[in-house]
Amino acid sequence: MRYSKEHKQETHARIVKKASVRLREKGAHGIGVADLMKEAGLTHGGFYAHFDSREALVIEAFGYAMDRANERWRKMAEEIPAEKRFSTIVETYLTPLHRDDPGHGCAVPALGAEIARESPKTRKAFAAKIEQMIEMMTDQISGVPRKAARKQAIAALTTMMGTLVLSRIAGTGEFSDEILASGREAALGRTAASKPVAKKAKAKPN
Amino acid sequence: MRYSKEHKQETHARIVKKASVRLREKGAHGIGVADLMKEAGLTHGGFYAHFDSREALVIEAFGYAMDRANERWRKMAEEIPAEKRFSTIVETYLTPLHRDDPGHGCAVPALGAEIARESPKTRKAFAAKIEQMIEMMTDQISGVPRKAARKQAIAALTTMMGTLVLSRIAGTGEFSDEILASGREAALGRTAASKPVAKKAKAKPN
DNA sequence: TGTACATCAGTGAACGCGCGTTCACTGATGTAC
DNA sequence: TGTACATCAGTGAACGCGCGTTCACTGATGTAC
Repeated sequence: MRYSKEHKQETHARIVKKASVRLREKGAHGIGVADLMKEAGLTHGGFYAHFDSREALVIEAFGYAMDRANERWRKMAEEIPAEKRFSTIVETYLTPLHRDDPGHGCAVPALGAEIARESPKTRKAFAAKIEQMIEMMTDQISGVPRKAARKQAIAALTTMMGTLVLSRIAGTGEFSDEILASGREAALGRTAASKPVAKKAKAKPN
Repeated sequence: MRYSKEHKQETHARIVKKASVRLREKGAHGIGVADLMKEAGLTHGGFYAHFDSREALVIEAFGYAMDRANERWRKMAEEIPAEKRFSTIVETYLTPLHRDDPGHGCAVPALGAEIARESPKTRKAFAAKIEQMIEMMTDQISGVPRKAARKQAIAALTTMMGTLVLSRIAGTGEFSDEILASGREAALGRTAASKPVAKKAKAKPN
């Protein structure tokens, strides 16, 4: 065989990409190395030419999903006015479409709880991506000091992913839609209707 | 052997109780039948005299954890004035203590995402317990129409469990504490400072 | 009251299976001459 | 330019291991007589 120089990287990237979908769908332990390789059109034996271990792939696949998500939100934000960015992200996130397609959705509600139990190495890799996502979200909040915006970004993200998890447990019916709607209102309520976050966190610029 | 009539029920309850701790700690697939039985001081062979399958135990253990939590919150609520109930629950929930001890904490952040991927039977059993928890939480919100209280209860619960998941990914340091604090403020902000929830959901009694 | 038998919660060996990982091998292509 | 060799991404059999589940058995105690 011996392919061109870029071939291995391309294959590697393809494995990561396909794995990131299936892992979000099935969970961090829900699908095996052999099936993951089959997704990429390969056999399991070649796996260790690309990754040190299954865990290494999980880390890469999660990082890939998070990077793509951050990119996507940033690009989407560029194309809309500043004051609508935050609410657009929240509204796009908390839809039945996202709820019903975990494989192509946010990796945090899909894998977060499992990841928190993984090795420190894996957990820290996740934490770093979460931090990036918080920064991205903070950048989309206009009209408040950065410190307050960051608080609001964190609160919005926790509400968003928590809402998605609960709504997925509830399935796809009325109850699930109700959860989605409540989460949407809560995450948005902090900007649109009632400007600042809460109690004594309102003034204090910086 | 042949123990007294209640003996089997007691053993059964002990397995469920111990399992509910370990499953929350290690995840729905993170610990095996043999280890779970060892926790209860038994050998694995006797497992199927108590449960149809491993999955059946997972359902029972989760239900047990949720029932205990609901009981505990209700009892705690009884002993404090109505207007402080909601905030006390939120503040007790979003502590480093709870974050650092998943085994004795809320089962939703620990097992929710995994459960959403389980069989419909398991998922529905979970959904029913979630509904109960929402009702319990709704009962602790005073001064707003029930419909608005329910919305707020759902929003608070999603924020609470989402915050716990994120803070656990972040570990136990500053970043993690920051997430906890942001979640606390957000979940409380909807009552204390800015009374109603948001937009057009304020009036409309019932 | 005393004895023989039935019960059944719990034991521990064994089962089949799928998993992550290893390894000897393949064969198309780049490189050295 | 043509030929021999080296490379190494990918193959597929095999490994050891742990898992959920099954099953023949045990033995203390309840029950029938």
